[in-house]
Amino acid sequence: MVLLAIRDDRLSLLLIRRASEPFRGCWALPGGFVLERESLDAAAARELAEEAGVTRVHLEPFGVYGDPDRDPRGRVISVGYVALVRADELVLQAATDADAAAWFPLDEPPALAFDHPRIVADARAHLRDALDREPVGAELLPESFSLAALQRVHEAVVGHAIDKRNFRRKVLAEGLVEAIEGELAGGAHRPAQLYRYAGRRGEAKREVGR
Amino acid sequence: MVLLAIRDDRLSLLLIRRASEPFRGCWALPGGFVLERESLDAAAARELAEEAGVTRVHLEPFGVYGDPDRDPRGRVISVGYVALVRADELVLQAATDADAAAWFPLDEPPALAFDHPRIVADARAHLRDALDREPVGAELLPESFSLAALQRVHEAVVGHAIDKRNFRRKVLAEGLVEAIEGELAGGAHRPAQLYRYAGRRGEAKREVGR
DNA sequence: CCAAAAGTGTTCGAAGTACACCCATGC
DNA sequence: GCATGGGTGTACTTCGAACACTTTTGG
Repeated sequence: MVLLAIRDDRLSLLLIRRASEPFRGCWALPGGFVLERESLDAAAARELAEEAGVTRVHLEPFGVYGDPDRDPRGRVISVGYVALVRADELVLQAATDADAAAWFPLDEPPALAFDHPRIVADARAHLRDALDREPVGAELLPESFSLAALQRVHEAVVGHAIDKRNFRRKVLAEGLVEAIEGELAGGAHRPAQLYRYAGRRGEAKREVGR
Repeated sequence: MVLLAIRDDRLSLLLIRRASEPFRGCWALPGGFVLERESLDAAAARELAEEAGVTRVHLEPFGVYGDPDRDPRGRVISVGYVALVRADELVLQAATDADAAAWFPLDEPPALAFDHPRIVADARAHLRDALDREPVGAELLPESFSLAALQRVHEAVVGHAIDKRNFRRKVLAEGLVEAIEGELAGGAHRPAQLYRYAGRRGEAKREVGR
């Protein structure tokens, strides 16, 4: 599970410090096993609820990892999921030792156990592809947010700076986002207009083929 | 395994007629089980060699299917692979009963067993996305081919007609394809210039799982 | 008044889309 | 000579990229 949330304005990744061999002391992705009568999506949702105490999340599978030697303990086939959660809905559970779990910026992850570096890279690539198909920001930001915050999310996903004017024009033209009453006074500077995701995005969408 | 090849100028799909319950008599995708010490890619390649007698193929995973009720006999988790093979390299093996396997046009598949309709749809969507990232045609067509043949492949994948002039300009501008000596005299009409795929361009290639 | 972030338009090139006619061949 | 598919160019639109200054606030 590649569990992402915005922390301190950065897109960050939850990692678990391994308490036992192999890779003892290394950081690793959270995860777990699928139960006997459980779909993969349900397993991912259950794990997520256990680890992070969240239920309303965007969960999407992006790859399968089945090399027979990827886990020295034996054969494990993993399905990678990206989970986008709102920081304000996040409650790390008691089950997860406080000092055994930590957030890292997605762009600067620490050394990871197993084939997890590759899994993180794949997750990011998947997210990049999904960025202009799905309201990624809606899953990560609170109900109302400034366009600057949304832009930071997009920049973290694509990995480079985006021109402010181009970005604003684009998201507003898409109609995914709309201004709402209220401003966000954040500090020693001009307060920002607040926005929210507009109702269903089916409006401006045209169907192609069948 | 969604095994595709060009048959009679159409992009076609290999299906197996089920000999036993459940879904006896229905058409289904070919496939098999992963061995104990085998990667998923290796399993797919092995199955493909057994079913179709081909080894040089483009094989790519595109999805995982793990609903606990997808197979009434018990829990089966499947990884979907698209395989693109050249018709001239294809040899259906003795292992595959001649009348138990058949090709169907990808656009008009018959009723399928299990959740296979969805898998086929996903494979097609995946292929559509991959179309301008990867030399899909190179895997399906013989060494040399006419641009019209390549265009038919693309049209089958995207599901609608493409303007001839725009298509030719685009593939030639990309430099993926180059004219070679020779023409293809095909019938009661002007013979077509032959082309082949040019040496790899520095295209960023991305895989979905391993 | 200064620092810090918010907000705002125009121009350019690239890429895609629409569209109609002549060409070479076998019969 | 005619039917069949092969081959070619131009205009328009759309999208993304580059680019700099003014505004509002807190300190």
